[in-house]
Amino acid sequence: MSESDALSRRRLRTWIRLLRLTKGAENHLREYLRVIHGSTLPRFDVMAALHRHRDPMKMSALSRELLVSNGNATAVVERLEKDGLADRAPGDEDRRVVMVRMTDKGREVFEAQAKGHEAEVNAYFEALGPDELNTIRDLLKRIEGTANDQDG
Amino acid sequence: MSESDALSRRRLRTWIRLLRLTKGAENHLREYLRVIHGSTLPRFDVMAALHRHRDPMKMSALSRELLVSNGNATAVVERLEKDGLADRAPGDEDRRVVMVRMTDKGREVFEAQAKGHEAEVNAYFEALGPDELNTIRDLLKRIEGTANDQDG
DNA sequence: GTTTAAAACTTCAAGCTTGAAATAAAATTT
DNA sequence: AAATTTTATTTCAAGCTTGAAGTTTTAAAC
Repeated sequence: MSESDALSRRRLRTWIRLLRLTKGAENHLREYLRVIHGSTLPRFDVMAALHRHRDPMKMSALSRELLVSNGNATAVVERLEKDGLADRAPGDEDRRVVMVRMTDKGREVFEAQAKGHEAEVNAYFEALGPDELNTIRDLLKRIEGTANDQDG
Repeated sequence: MSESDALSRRRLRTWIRLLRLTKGAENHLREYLRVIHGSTLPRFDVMAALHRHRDPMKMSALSRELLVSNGNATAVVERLEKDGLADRAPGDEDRRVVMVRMTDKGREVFEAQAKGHEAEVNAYFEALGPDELNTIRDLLKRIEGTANDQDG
């Protein structure tokens, strides 16, 4: 077994552990949203993206930001719209595009959810102090730098 | 804004970035399984768990290991079974339990997929050398140590 | 200026996923 | 030993997700 085979194995094991951690955290946050707010993770993610952007954003920008398919973005936004939490309107110049934004009600609902959400994340990752956070930031940047070469 | 508020914010941002990274990697691996093997991530994950264990395992052990619901495990195994890649049998002593295992065909199919899968992971995380892998392992252990206290 | 190609979304079918309710077997109580 | 509770799994409805096919609008080529 060559040295790079051993390295490959370690990368695989690390990936599996990383996946487990994120899945565990997601389950934890899903539980929070369900029990306390009667909502779901995908709805929260979409609202968070809309909240970050303030201004109306294109459907395609939304799905790109969340790394989900266009069809998925359509489906989730459709449900939010039905609940009066978001709305869509055709673009002004280019009429192919659809601009989506949160409603006032949506913003209100989201802010209530986001507060507790941040608290849950904060508790879940309490082991990470400033130094660890710096370390992770650097690692993530380095991975992103090379990993995105694989795509497209 | 207190110091711990700033820390909370940083933890949240780190979580969001981590989530994006894992989602990106998952999308990459899903593409690989779909294009090269005509399969999916959940099927691969179930087969990987069965492969790790060698011996037949309880359905409940499977869903616990993958951090998915029992119903989900049932559904995915059912499809694998239909394709002749896995099979289920009632437990010997305790007849409530269902033991699941891979078939010979399943093992064969999985090993072909796993080889390329590891190569994709290896390429995706090429930025991580031995030192970085050690760092991540320590971080993950530390997070797991405290995070699991949150769960019920 | 028409035809062709490209881009932005939506629709759809199939599979994935959850959480609650149902089923069945084993363990515990009484 | 009968009744109750617990444990293991499946079933089910509703929502999530993808990728492919379809629609509509814009851009490019001719």
